[in-house]
Amino acid sequence: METQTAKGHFIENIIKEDLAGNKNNGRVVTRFPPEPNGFLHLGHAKSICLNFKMAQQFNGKCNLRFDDSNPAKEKQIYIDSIMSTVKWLGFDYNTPFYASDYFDALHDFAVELIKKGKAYVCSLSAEEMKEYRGTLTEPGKNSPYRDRSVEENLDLFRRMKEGEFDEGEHILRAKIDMASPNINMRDPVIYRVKKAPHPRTGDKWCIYPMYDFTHCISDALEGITHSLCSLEFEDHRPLYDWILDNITIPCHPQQIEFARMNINYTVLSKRKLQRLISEGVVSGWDDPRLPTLEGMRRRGYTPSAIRNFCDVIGVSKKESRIDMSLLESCLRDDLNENAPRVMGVIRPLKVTLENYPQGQTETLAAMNHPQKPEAGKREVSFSRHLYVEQDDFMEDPPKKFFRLGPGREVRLRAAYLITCKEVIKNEAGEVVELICTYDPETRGGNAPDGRKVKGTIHWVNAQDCIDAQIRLYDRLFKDENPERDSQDFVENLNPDSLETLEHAKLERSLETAEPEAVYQFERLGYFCLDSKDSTPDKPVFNRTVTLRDTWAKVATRN
RNA sequence: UGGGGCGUCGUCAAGCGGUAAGACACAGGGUUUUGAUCCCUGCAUUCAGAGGUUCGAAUCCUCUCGCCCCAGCCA
Repeated sequence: METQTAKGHFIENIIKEDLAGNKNNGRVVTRFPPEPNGFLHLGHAKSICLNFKMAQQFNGKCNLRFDDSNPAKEKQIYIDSIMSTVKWLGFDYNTPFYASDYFDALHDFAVELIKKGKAYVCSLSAEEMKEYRGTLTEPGKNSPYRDRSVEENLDLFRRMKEGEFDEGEHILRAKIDMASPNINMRDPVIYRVKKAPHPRTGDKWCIYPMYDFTHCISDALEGITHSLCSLEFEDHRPLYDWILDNITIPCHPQQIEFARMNINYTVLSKRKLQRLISEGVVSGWDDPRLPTLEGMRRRGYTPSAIRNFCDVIGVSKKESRIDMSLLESCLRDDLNENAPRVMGVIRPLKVTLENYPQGQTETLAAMNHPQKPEAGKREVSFSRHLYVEQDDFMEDPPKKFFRLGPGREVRLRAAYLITCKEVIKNEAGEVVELICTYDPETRGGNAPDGRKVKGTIHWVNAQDCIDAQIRLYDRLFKDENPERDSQDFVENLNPDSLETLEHAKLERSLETAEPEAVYQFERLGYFCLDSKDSTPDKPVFNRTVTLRDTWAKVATRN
């Protein structure tokens, strides 16, 4: 369940203060402004949750707005994916907004700046621009075109719009201060010629506004009150404010910056994720090992777990590297509460109950959730031939191992106590079958004589089960910081991030499993049907996350 | 000695002059027909460092150190 953060983070506090001072007539309007040039990942989820939750908490609203001012990079498929992902995460927006819907207004504001002598058409080449810009420690120089007349600027800008010039020939710049210590204020470009069709406006435009010009005006046009963005835009805030202060617009949103998140053992940047995909390290944008929201969805992550995680990590201005274990903990919290329990054996070992009547089958009742009797019971079938987990048998077990071993008795979950009588091996010396006896007096799992068994293991009826492929996922990188020592992060990949097991044996009830429905395979972890590769003939289950395993910890310690 | 930002437990993170919340992780213990869940217990004499102000400082002042971001006609 979603935990409430008792205390507010700094953005929440700013909003509260604004509300207390009646700053925006009590309105709170935020926005999530992705550029549709890729798929959403966990980093975006933090922003989505922050923006939508601030709106929810203060009875305001949050717009989904596509920041689509660069047609060279943007595509409709990304727009569609982003919309569906935001909905899946659990947030409602009525109709999406698009910066491209403001292209006319943006153009008019640019003309206003020109008329006020606050913008000019510059005809320096890209290289010359770079030279004139100066460096971090040296001021820039004024462009020789800086003092063109308003008339000439208007004419040139009009001709840019009409397609008279090629890309790069002329650009429109704000006239601010070439000597500013803040490079963003050194006469930034606000419009450029780009002869590319736009996914939404088609061929209507051949000039497109730059981010700094587009974003603040889009915010103002939508009546955004709090424009939340990440830290790297801190240096852009003076420009954000300058533009709104120099055009005629009645609204001036407040930009507030927060730190983006990092998580260990993975990467969270479009560029790096893109590389993993293009180099074939993973199968695509929705590979279950990726921290993309589509990948996590396919893996079995629930929207609620992700929302809770975003809540728990907080919001601050400190750069962070969050433990993957925190994410997994949020996931397990949700899954433990909500996933029905079933039994599946992923590395089967045959068991024959020598004293169980040949040909007999019986049906046992198993709890769907031990902590929730109201979740009911299901039927599982039992016979003389079973499968148990290879890991649950040791020929020469240490004292603390309380599973199966020669002569040992264990409980089969929701069934009977069995005792291992004989171990059958193949020529290679591998254990291939266990001959056991069962105690007919222990149906359900308790011995009438009160004797205790330490171990309970899961099992499946060999004569009534389904065959499935299991995909075990592990962290994508070996090192908690994939880029440690500035080495190429791809060299740090975990070669065992995916282990595929064929012919796992699952209880029959899983036949009706639906993609995205997560089950707890008792004692193993949480699994869900793969939404892409599964077929009725050959079900494929993804391991969402393991159960916490203190035994594994003890075992590796010794 | 360009500008901007950040430094509180292994990791996040509260704290806003009155004497270090919480979560994850970790370590013990209890319950348990999942070695799961659940429940207890422990885990920063100290807040990047050094000075100073104050009866009192993580919180105020000064200096120092460290880390991140910025020189796209990307967002």
